[in-house]
Amino acid sequence: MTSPTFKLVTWNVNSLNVRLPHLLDWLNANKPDVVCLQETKQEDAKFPYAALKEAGYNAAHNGQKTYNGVAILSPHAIENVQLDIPDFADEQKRIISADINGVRVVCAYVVNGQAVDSDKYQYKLRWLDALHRWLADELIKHPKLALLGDYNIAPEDRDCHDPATWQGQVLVSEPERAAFRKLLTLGLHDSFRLFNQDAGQFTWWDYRMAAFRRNMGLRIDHILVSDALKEKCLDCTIDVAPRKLERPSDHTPVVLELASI
DNA sequence: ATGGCTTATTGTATAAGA
Repeated sequence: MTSPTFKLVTWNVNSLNVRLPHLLDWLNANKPDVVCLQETKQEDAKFPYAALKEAGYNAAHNGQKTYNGVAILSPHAIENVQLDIPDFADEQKRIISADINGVRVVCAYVVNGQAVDSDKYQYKLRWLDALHRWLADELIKHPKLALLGDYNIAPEDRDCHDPATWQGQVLVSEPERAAFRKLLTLGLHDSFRLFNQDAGQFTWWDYRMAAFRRNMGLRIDHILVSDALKEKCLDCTIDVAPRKLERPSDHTPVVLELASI
């Protein structure tokens, strides 16, 4: 008999409308306690609350038409839901937070940035700065905090299949990596790297060029945990199984297992 | 060859993703 654990997941589903069957199958097979979704790409009115409830999951969603959209799912009570980053004017729906079993769960879809010479890249850096400033306060209020999401940053060269080709490009550029490291200085920890030091461990693969089959990917989806949660971490793994299905998301789930909290 | 594939859009080509 194993002791009960608390399982948190992040998954960019790249359209929840298309990926709902994969999500429901995955929930049934894995029974996670918290799931953070990114790129739901739908308005709240179209969010599949009923199908998720039937599968045993409560949900809170911060969505919009066509782009972005984030959600938190749990079989437990989802309390004190907050949308967006307070005091940061942003039309794009990229943040939702809630308390679940005493853990402050922050679900984030970080700006992609498109290209380092673009306005979208400047927006990405501003957005990451706003996230950092807000989380500094949140960590004081909520010592047990986890920041799960699609960061759109590969933190180190070992998180990139071809660092030479990617050098200086969006998703790996030094200012983005500096913004990631600045989050860590708040007392957050990259839970995957608590357990695995290997290169070639990826969470996203381009749909083109048979990139998944050739493992040409990036590790850009992360679960950061506060000091108080770090000591509870039992394992963090990337589940590549959903990426092998027909019509998959280009991202695959990252799973953090905590000792019972 | 700066492409390839996938998703959404009051579509039939374009924008965006990463």
